[in-house]
Amino acid sequence: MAPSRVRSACARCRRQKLKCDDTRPCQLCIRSDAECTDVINKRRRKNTRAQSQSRKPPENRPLLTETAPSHDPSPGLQTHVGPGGNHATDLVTSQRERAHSTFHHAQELFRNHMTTLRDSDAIPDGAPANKLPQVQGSRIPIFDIIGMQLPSTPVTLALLDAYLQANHWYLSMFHEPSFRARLVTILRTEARFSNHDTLHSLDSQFNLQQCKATWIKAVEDHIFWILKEATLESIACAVLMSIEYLLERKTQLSFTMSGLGSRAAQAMSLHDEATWEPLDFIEIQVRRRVWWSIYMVDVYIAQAYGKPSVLPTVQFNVCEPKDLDDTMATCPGIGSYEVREDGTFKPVTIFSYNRYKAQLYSIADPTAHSIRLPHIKRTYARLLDWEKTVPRELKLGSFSEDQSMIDDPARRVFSLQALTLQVSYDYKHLILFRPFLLSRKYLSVRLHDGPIESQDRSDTTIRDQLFTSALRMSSICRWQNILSILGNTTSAVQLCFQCFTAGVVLAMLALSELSSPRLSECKQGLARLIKSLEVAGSGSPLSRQSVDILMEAMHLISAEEVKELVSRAGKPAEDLRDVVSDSVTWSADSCGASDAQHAMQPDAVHGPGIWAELDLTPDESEPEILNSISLYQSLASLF
DNA sequence: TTATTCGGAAATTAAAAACA
DNA sequence: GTTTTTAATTTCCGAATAAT
Repeated sequence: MAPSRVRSACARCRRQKLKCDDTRPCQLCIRSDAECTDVINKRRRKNTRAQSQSRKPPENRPLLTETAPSHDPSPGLQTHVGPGGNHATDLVTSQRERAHSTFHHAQELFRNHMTTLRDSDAIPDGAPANKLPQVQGSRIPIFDIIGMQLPSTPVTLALLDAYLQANHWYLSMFHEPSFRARLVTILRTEARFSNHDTLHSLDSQFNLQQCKATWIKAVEDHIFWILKEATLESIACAVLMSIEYLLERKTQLSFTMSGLGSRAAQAMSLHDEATWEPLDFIEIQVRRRVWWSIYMVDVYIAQAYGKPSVLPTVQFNVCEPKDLDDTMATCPGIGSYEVREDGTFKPVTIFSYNRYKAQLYSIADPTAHSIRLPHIKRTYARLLDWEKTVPRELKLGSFSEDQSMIDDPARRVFSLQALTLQVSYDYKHLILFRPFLLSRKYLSVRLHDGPIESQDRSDTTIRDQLFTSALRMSSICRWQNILSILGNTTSAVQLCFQCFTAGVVLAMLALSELSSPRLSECKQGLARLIKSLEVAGSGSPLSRQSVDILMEAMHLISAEEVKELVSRAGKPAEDLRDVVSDSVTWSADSCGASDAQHAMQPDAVHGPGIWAELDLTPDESEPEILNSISLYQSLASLF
């Protein structure tokens, strides 16, 4: 008898080698007023046998099989018992292709000599200086840290709820229960420092707009403090600020801020799980969540700007986040299963969206700043494959269009996710083929190599796909109910920009085939996109400006159409679907007229010589196509 | 007086080996 | 397939040490 041991000691008890208990928070943590967090016991599996059988090195793909066993680098005094066998393989596998810093080598140097490296914070990649906030007992008032007071407890909690509702389904960067627990602790201790009079006055006249400005100011004032030590919080902060700046028309800042976040993530080796020290299960999942958030933000913003992104240029090794207790909800009425990266089948939960989105992002990896046509075709094929894996819960078609208010909260989240996922998917197509938008010749390239008979859509051209994707994006207009809910969430910025992109693509396609029967579809699609932007944008500057530009584009199309009709009126009727073979492309035409600076890039890319060669050399010798045209540049050539 | 640190014994458990 | 063995990994005792 005497079952005196607990299944799992909490983090603190474990660290201090104390007797824990099964309650959470445990008695000892309660006594010392400490945070009581759980720890996952990952008993390491040993792979002694397969010494020569080194696992195949992972490709660029981040989707790996299992969590790599971590050999903890930081404490540096792990005793390596056992006859060297497995340790050697471990090192080989984990060291593979990674570039190492000088400091890392220094660590390896001392690794087997039981020496702890101290004071290395001045060395790049060195261990950060002793963390000051670790000091127990001495609590610092919130005001001293962030230069402002938190709103009263009910207001703060209400704000948290609002945030969770609006953003957590879309941008998941923490674990709700632990976050809430920490917040409550802070709020409780904070109550000691703030007098109740101010609390009451704050509560009654709480001004959201004013507070928002104050908060942003507070973050900006402390941004260096926040970034000084790279933590998950600093990355999350960078992500949120990046999005906020996008909303506030500070797009440059947004771009820079996401870069800061990306760098912070790299600084703490968030991109390689193998380097993480042993962490509890929740912490690991949260790290993965944050990693994928910053990764996706980085990729997205880079694509939107047409600039190289910070993160995907390095290989990374982070598994997809698993479900935690805050994301177990499933979609009522549908019960699909999701194939996880370890091959198991699990029910689709509200977190599945993030995994699918992560996969989508890593498919359309813009690692290659310059892309070759075969690569694009391969990426395209993978996109199509990905689409087939999407479960019904995340397909927009599963949700009715006129359901005035989506009753069930989980169902509501799924509908939002389905819509944004579909739009993101179609947007990926647009991004993928964006470099070809300005070339008539390339728009007619077929997307499927090989035998025609086997594939049903085998003669789809780039133009067709662009057209289809953009039109499908415009169809979201039918789900007005979902759109209007989306308008109040973080995803609105992204959605608006994606719609805008679709609009620009449609406009350019329309202008390039004024006499085609598709023209009217293009115009209708544009109209739907404008409508969607109005609904989902809820008056944000981004949506307003997008709407204006797209409106103008429609006028332009109409004007060009009229000109075209007039010019054709006198001539004998000819085949409407004329083959494009002029030496001077449409884009070069209009670029010549517009600003020289903007014209420079497309000209360099679409020089007639290069393009002529392209068709004939579909192999490795094919010239590279620069993928750095931002939407704005495409736009400049439109007018 | 109370809290923290830590060597190391004992307990636990996953994987490997032995057995049926 | 089940049981036993092995070895890695965890809990936490208890003595030393530090903080209050």
